[in-house]
Parts: sequence; structure tokens; C-alpha cells
Amino acid sequence: MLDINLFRQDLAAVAAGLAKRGVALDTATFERLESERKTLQTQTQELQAKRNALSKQIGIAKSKREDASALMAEVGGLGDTLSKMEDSLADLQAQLRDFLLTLPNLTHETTPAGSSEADNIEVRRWGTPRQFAFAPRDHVDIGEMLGGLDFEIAAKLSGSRFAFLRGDIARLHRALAQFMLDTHTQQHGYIECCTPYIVNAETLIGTAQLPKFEADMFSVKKGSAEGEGEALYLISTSEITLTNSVRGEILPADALPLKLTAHTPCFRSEAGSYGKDTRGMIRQHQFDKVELVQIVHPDQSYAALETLTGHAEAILQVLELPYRVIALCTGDVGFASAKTYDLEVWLPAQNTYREISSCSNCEAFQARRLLARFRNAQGKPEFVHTLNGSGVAVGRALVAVLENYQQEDGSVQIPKVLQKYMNGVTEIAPGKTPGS
RNA sequence: GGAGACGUGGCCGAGUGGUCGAAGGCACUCCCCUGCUAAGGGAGCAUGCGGACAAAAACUGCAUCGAGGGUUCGAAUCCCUCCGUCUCCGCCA
Repeated sequence: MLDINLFRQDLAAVAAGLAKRGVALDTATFERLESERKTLQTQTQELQAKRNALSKQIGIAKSKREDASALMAEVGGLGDTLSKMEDSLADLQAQLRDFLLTLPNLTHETTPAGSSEADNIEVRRWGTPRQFAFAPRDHVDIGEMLGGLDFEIAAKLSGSRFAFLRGDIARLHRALAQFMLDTHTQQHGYIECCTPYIVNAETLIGTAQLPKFEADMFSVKKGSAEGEGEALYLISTSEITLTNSVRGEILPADALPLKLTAHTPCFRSEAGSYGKDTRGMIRQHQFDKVELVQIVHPDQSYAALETLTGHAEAILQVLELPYRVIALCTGDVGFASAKTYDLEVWLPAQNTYREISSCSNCEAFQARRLLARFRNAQGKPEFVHTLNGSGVAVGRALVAVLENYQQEDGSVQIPKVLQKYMNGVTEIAPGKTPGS
């Protein structure tokens, strides 16, 4: 959520900022709502003050055993008017809040200008894509040769866009996640968390999945029959639970930066992506991800974005997977983000780089919704800045390892750092899985 | 799922319709006194949103005692719903 004070002070600037992302701000609606709110709020508060004062006098009079009937008659007439005014004020403030909740964050000045993916800027590359002496297979074909990567069974169980892993491939998937968690906790200073996978609506408003992106979420019901309770949702990323862990908190200054990581499944309905990446496990309804979240002092957030991105990069470097870093342009950054770097890993079968991590600085956009604050040097509560990044997507990392480490005979070598998580296994070869 | 108890400020804890945004204590901050492994005295110390203002401070209004609704001139206090915590029983990993 953007700061409403910005709108009051310089509406044109906000409109210009949003226009960079291709969002048209309805300034007329805002000005109308805001001026109505101002009038009504002032009037309502004046009337409330009057009622409170009179009621207090009644109390004083009664305690002195004096007659209060005149006072009571005076205040009695206020009730209806007041409750009507309070209702319409609440309604107006809800409208204003809804108006603000549907607007994305303003982008940072260093976010490149642009209108679409095509305007994103490559910041750097790491590693050299391997030269293959044969035509590299994609992970689906590799999985088929090895066994243990089964989309038909998954389709039978759940439908399209799910995968069923078995044997060494399932184990490789687990090894990747453990390696990532260990690296982030032992080398990068993150606290390992294990969080709920099901959350309520309030939590999703905090990190901005709701109200605007409900269609991207899976919702679940409590109990069997009626289940007319509160709607619950499967998390689409553990950014949701990690970041919401500070919701409503006023943290002491020395608690910052707070660095959290978790390995969780992520559930996405992928509405609107029909026909995209239908082959393999690039785009799934359920995938695992190790997430990095930092809660930081506002002055530190852009430095933190660089280091957090570096933490995600370190994973790919140690796995020796070539990648590039992309700065998303103003037209492509996510709703809550002011600046985002995507990490794209090299996939030889596609002969291209594909997103495997997305690292964002949300500044105070989420904190404002969350009421997540810290006590600044003056002792006053101030919004924290929140950052999140994949460190990295486990499913896509599995794809990258399978494709980049494949051999001509269909076997796949295990990256050195993963071997200890694989009980010393150095390669997965056809005919041996499912096994071990 | 059944029965009961409970949810107050950073923490503890009083407060069952009226000068209560909330006693008292602890913690914390500042000042004074004292001079020594301490103690005493005084003051301050919740958050959000408004108001005149370019802004800050100060001032002032409104709201907030788990959440939402209701009764009332007036609610932390009474009623309803929900959420959560604790104890016992049942069930289960």
C-alpha cells in the first residue's frame, strides 16, 4: 500500500510514478473520496466530541445526585445523526483503503524504464554455458530415460501441472533444498523457519496477494460439509509467511536486519498462463522453493537487495550453473516491488536463460499494509523495509541440474556439493532408478 | 468434537456501566540527591487517524482494553458471534 500522505501532498507525482508501470491513476476519484472524507470526518468527530462531553457531564451530575434529564434530552437527539455519519465515514474510509490496496508500489529511480519484458536490462552474466557434443535433451526426456520423473502419474492423481518424483531424482530434489537451506543459514546468516502452508486472508493482504490476485491462489475449506468459515489459502510462496511473521510488530532497532529463510511448497493456480510452459516442470501448480526474506532499516534496503541477490547467486555459483541477472523494467516489476532482479539460469535444451529466482525490495509497501515497524533512533515507530527473493526455486533448480549435468548416454552427474546430501552418489544413470 | 476458565498498555496486574486511555508494580528514559559492589526523591513513558500548517515540534479532537456486531445519553465493564490461549475428556500423526 502506498502512503496516503503522498497522494495528499503531490497527487500528480504519484500519478506520474504509477504511469511508469503503465497504471493510470484515477485522480478524480481519489480527490472526490478524499475531500468527502475530510469533510465528513471533521463533522463526525466534532459531533462525537460533543456527545462525549455531554455524557461526561451526565456522569458527573449523577454522581452528585443532581438532575441530568435536561442533559440527557440534549444528547439523546444526537444518536441517530451520529450513527449515520459514522457509518458513511466508515464506508468512505473503506473505499479509500480499497482504492489504495489495488494500486501497485512506485518503482525506484534505478529501476529501468520500460513497458514490457522486452525492456528489461541484463546486469551481468556468470559462467559459460557448456558446449555439448550431442543434442542436449530437455529434463522431461532425461527424466524419462532415468525413470523417476513422472507426469502421467501426477496427472492421474491431481491433473496437469504436477510432477511425481521417485528414487534418485526425488532425492536430488531434496538434496537441492537441503543444500540451499544449509548455505543460507550457515554462510549467509539467515534463520531457518518452518511455516504454515495455509493462511488466512488478512495474511495475504499483508504481502499484497489479496485483494488483487485472488485468482492466482488456491483456496481451501475447513472441515467437510458446509465449511462456511473464513476462507483459507495455500501459500504461493513462503515470502507470505516469513514476511507476515512481523505483522503488527514494533521491533527494537537492534532486531534489524532480520533475515529469515524457509523451504516450503508453493501453490499457484497459474490462471492466465494456459498453454505456457506446458511441458515438464517449469510451471507447476505445486513446486518447492527456498525463500529468503529480509526485514531491514529503510536506509539499508537497497544495499540489502544487492546482498540478498548475491545470496541467491551463490547457490547457482556453487552448483556451477550459468546464469544472468536481469533488472526488471518499470513495466515488468511485480505489484509490491520497487526494484527487482531476476536470476535466470541457463537451460541448454531450450538454449536460453529461464527465471529461477526473483529478488525484490518492496520498501515500505508491504510494511504499511502489515503495520510492521521498528523503533527508530528518536524512539518513534517507523515502517521497516521488506525484501524477498527465491534462494532459489527448487523445482527449476532440479531442471537446471538435470539439463546442465546430462551426459550423452542419458546419465546425469551430481554436482559435487550435492553428493554428501545424496549419500555419496555421483551420478544417476539410466536403468538404475528408481533405486538406491 | 464435548466441558470449563481466560484474553487489559513493553511485561506483571487492578478495574463488573459514568470525571478510565485506563490504579499499582516492574522495566526503560531524563533530572536531583548521595558517593560507592547500592539506595532514595521527582518527572516522563501506548498506537493509529484527523484539525490550522509547506513541514516538524508543541497543542487539540476522534478511535483503540483479542476481533466484529449489539444494548445505552455513556461500555474495558452487559449481550451475541468469531478468533486465540489454558485445563480436563474424546479423537488423531
